[in-house]
Amino acid sequence: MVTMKDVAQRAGVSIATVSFLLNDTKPVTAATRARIEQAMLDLGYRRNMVARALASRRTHIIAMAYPALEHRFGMSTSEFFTSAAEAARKEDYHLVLWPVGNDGVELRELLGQGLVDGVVLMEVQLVDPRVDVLRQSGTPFALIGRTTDLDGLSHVDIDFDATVEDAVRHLREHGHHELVLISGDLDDPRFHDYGPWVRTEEAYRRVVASYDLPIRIIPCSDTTQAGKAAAARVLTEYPETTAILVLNEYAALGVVAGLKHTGHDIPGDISVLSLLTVPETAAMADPELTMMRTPGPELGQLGTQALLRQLEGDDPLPPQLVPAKLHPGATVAGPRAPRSKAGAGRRGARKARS
Amino acid sequence: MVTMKDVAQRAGVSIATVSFLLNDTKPVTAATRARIEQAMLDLGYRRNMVARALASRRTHIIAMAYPALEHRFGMSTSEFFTSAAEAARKEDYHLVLWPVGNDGVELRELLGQGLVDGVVLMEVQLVDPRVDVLRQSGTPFALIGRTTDLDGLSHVDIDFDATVEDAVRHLREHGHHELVLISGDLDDPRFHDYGPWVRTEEAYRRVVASYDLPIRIIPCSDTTQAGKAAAARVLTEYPETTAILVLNEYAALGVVAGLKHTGHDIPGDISVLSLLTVPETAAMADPELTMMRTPGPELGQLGTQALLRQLEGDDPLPPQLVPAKLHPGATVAGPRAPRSKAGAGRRGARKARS
DNA sequence: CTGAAAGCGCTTACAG
DNA sequence: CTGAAAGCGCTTACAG
Repeated sequence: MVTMKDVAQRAGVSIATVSFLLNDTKPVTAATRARIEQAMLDLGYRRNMVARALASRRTHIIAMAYPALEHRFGMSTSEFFTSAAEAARKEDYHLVLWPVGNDGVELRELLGQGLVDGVVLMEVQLVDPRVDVLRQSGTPFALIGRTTDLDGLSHVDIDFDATVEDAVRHLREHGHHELVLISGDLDDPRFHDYGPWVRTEEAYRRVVASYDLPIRIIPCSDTTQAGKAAAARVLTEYPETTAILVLNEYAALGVVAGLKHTGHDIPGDISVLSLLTVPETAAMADPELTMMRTPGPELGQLGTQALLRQLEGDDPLPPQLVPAKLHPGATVAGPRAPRSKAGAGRRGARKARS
Repeated sequence: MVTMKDVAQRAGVSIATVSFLLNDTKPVTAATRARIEQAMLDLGYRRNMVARALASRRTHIIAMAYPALEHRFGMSTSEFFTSAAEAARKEDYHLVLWPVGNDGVELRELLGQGLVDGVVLMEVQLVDPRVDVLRQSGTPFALIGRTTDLDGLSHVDIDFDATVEDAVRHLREHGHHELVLISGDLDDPRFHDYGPWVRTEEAYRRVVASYDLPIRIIPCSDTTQAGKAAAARVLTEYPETTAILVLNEYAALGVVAGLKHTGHDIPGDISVLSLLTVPETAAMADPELTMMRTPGPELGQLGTQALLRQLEGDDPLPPQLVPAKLHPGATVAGPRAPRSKAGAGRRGARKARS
């Protein structure tokens, strides 16, 4: 292995000077620089990360911590991982993957090893013991997602309000005012207190109320089969519906399939707009789903950047809320027979949850 | 930070003894052990990985290298990542993610940093410059996938032969002998020389020939839309078909949708068997796909284990070929009107590729 | 602008 | 079974 000592020797300088040049921490004359650079080239020198880490107390490694047990991962998990890894590489950091339990025990264990400069925490819960562990440890960290209690924590998340607003506006612009949300099933223990579902449903209530439309929500779990069943419920409970928003992408596929199966034309009879969806899933529907595209890559990248800003002592990145953006597909069109807004309003929020 | 020195001091021993105990590299008397363990507990000592790495020349970090640019990732990418990360953690290793170009330049760069003890290489190409880089570097590595030239390289891969054999046998047992394979599109530059596609198609030719059945193959790219189109081709070119095997899972969804769209009952009129598929995708079809489940988790885990065996000096893991296992869904049944094998044979391989 | 030297927190011959 | 000491390959005050 070629060491800094070898380079220094060949260039006729001290290893300190080589280090200063490499880190750009002290000025070096052009002549010295040239000699050192030539020596590095000749010898094929590569700076040893481990030694650097030990001496500088900065490893240039960050961790992506994610829930080990829960397997609710949608298709965008690999987007998080890869976009975070690429963002890290760009700043000359490495990303390690840490599967950790939600109780924070493993996380504390891993932090103790002193391997990482900071942590990006995925799938943050509304109340999250891992956040407390991170706080106590003094390790810099950034969240993808949000706890309820968020004072000054560096975080990025989906902008659920803007996403739902844009989605509803899109349907309104097409002339719809008989809307239903096929939401998540918050009674499912796996998703109890699941931030994205809670926040999306809250946003929907707010937005729809602001339009003076009735709040109609059908809970539904995250499967295609459940989506089919939910579509059937919409048809019987709210037959006047002209447009359906679907929270979960797998459910959305089921909604489309179910409606088609019962002889409904999409978007001729009913429009479907899938919230929090990735293109791969949207392309599986027929017709292709109109969707709000989950900003997975952006979140992975921004979460990493937020952490790296802290580590590099740059201006901190303010909390970023990224809306899912509308990607037009072929499941939204104008309603066949528009109804008056007044007529819709009267039907009220009967059967809506809570 | 609590160091080994602190522990040694409190226990009244030298740091060497603490180290021997921790690494179990030399015997320590029960009394000494007890004192040291108590001291570690009292102080909350955690061994520093970085210092250990520098002194021992073993970082206990391995890398998962994957193609940075190509975005052919199916849903099982995160399965690779997470299963590999978990397998690594179990042996007290960390997994870093390395997005690297196919030319091996970035990989060489990263290896030079001396951060990792070994590399698991994903999405191995039939001819792969990254493998040469790894060979030259002297870093231990394991492949997920296979190069053409494989002398003694540690690798794991899907057992395409067994997978296709099982798939065809399953259809035969249901009484089918009018089969078509909707294969990959090897003319697509993204998939040119893509091992899984090449090997699956080869296996299919072999297996079907062994049954004395005609070789009927329709190329198709990896989208639902392409699957629909391919299904239409099957119907016009091989109207006698009673069962279709589909290489790509997204295409399989399109095949099902396309057949249903043209009024065919699945599996009543035609059976569909999806090769190399994950449950999430299978569940999106209606009826749910009968599939050969991609052994993503097994591959990630075995690839990591193969590498760790090398690193730990254990008996090397022999090359592992893991078949995709049959997961019955609802898209395979017996043919409505079985034809004689003789009748099928005569129609031959007209229009089949190459 | 450059260098000598201490030190990061461990492991590992070597000696006893 | 235990210890004193060198060394892993860097960074970083401190001095000049």
